[in-house]
Amino acid sequence: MIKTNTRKSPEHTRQLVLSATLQLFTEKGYFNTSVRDIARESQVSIGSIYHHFNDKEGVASAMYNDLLKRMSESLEDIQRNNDSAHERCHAVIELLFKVTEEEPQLMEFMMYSKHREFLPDEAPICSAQPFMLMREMVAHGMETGEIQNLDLMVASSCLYGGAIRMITSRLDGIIEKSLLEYVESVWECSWRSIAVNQLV
Amino acid sequence: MIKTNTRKSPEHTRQLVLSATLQLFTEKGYFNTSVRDIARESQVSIGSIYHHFNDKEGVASAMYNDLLKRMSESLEDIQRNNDSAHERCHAVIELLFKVTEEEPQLMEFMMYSKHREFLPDEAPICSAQPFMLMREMVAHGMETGEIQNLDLMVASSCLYGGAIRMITSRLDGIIEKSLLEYVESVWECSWRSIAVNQLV
DNA sequence: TTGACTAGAACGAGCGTTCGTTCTAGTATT
DNA sequence: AATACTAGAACGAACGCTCGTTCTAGTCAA
Repeated sequence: MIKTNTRKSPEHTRQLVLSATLQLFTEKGYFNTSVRDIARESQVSIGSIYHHFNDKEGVASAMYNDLLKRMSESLEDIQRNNDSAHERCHAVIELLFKVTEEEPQLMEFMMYSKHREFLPDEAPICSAQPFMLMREMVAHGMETGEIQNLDLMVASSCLYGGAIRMITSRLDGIIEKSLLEYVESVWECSWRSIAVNQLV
Repeated sequence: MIKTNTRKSPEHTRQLVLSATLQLFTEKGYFNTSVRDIARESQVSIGSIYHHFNDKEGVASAMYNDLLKRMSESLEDIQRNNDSAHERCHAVIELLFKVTEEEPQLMEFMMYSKHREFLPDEAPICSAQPFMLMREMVAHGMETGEIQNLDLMVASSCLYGGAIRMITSRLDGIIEKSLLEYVESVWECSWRSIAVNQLV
């Protein structure tokens, strides 16, 4: 045996694998990444990977759920710390932009990866919890009278759609400056699109 | 030899292959579709496929460019037949919704398929011609004073973002009714988000 | 007859996965 | 303190299979 991963903890190994996997999947995609690639990049042996996750799909699935969970936690924080829909939704867009800048790979995976091609049993991303929380905030805004009484899908698509489009453009390299510089102007447009008319 | 594809024309064969491919790619994705699958579905032999397209990527590439071209032509029609940015952009959203309803597979492929995973040399979709035409319409609206003087990316993201989000939701099965029923309400929100203030 | 086209068997590379084994850290026994 | 034992983490060669692609033989229209 040439070298041995001096054992730390199962959790440590899992994290090694997951972070290498995120890196590789966002770089080359699921199908262009082999388990061997993951083993090489994470310095964890193939056998170990199969020991911790059952198969390649298990790795993808674990990673995906990790990311969704982290995202949901952030959104719940926002919900706790803000009362009005106006503040909450603004904070959401700021969060999404910040994550895009700080962890573009994470964002790319969540946005782009059409995970259903390799995780066919997962729900589509927009019925996943983070997006449901985002819609919930919009619904709350309708109740408090901040937001026009529209179809919920229409309202949340219009409110978040602009920001999401900015994110994908940024990830595709079409936008060169940091998204954080655009928060306020995107927010003004997005909010105006569905807010009840105030004095203009 | 058991049977022979009664020979029609090279163009006919190409179309058989491309339409089967669109079907398969949107159904199962590029990587879950083998050349054998395409041959079976299109009733064109493997040899023929390789004769007409050089390789699997060639099939994908031909199809992708076909779709972009058709989309561009529709957008140019819109540009020709409408003068104001207001009319043009409204027509664009209506077009996108209509295509989504009539040819969801086409839309799904263009929207979702992260084509860069298998067409790494193509530009990202949002710098492809259709999206450039869409941005051009927005720029035109700024010149005529219909649209606020915003950063071009911000303005077009906000104008089209809501509609695009509706499309992906529809494709994911989150929206059950035809998008055509939402055209006007989405349009009102989208346009309000970036139009210069008129009397409210 | 020629050359574009069709056909599908054959090929080899690379894949996900398995499995027999080794290694390590911790526990129980003395 | 020394030893024996155990659970499970780590290892990677090997397997079987599927894939994209090639190749040779055959077909048909001009």
